[in-house]
Amino acid sequence: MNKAELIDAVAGRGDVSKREVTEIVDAFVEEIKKAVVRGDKVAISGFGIFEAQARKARLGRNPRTGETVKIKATKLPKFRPGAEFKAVVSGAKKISTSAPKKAAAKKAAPKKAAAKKAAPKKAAKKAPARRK
Amino acid sequence: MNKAELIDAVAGRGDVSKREVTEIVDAFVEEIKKAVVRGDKVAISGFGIFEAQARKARLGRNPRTGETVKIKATKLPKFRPGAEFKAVVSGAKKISTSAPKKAAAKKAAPKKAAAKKAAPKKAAKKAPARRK
DNA sequence: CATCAATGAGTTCTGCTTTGTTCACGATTG
DNA sequence: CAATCGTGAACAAAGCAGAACTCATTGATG
Repeated sequence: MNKAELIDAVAGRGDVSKREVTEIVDAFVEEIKKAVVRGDKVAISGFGIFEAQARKARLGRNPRTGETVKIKATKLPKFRPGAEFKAVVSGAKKISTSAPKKAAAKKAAPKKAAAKKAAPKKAAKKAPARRK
Repeated sequence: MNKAELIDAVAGRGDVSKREVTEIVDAFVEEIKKAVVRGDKVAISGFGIFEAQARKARLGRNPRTGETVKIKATKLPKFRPGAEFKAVVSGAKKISTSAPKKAAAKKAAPKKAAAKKAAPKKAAKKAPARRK
């Protein structure tokens, strides 16, 4: 899935134009990048945290010549996935879905969300014990 | 920077309501999560790639008792920052900006950013030490 | 603003993974 | 189509993950 497909999917969830989604997504990405460049963490709950991570200088080598080369200290972007994201990827939790209906179901969604909210918590607490 | 602040920043870039930005951002995040759960990679140029990463079972331990415990094989979300994102964070390249809108927002943003920047950093650094 | 939920931090420790170098070539994206 | 990105090679040091569980802090929502 690339950016264009992602934007298709996002636009398909609601009555929004692909152009507008593109602009907002681009702005979103830019703001994350700016914040991380500034040294800020960007925490998006249910998703994860973007932050800068320092890396020390060390020695590497040129794979072609075997020559030892110094790799300078630097800073890199890092993403730490949040618990929710981890849980759905690992299968410990099901991801909330129904993209097409979401717009229509929106009024009903809050109630469901509240119901699910209570349920997963219990499941989450019990699941670790069961895993043993 | 948290989600609300991010959404503020994104909405501040254009004439878009915070509500709409929230919806699109949430959809964006959900679509990424869904794709990763499906086993797809999500590549956003200029930003990076989200994908699932498998982890083998291994032995860990309970830090309290020292008891050896088996950690099951699992799958995790991973983000690989793209070259552009790496370059701006490392300082090898300056981040691109949109001057007109940014200039307008800049007067309001810097004060908040500066204040928060100073506070979170200090708190982050000092807090661990104090706890000890 | 108040409340509740989510997340972070802390503890030990070891095996495994990631990283980065250069550079040519193929793949992908806009 | 042009520009950018990903891949691969060898190799070693840096860095990470994660167990169980409690408490503190932060964030989201109504």
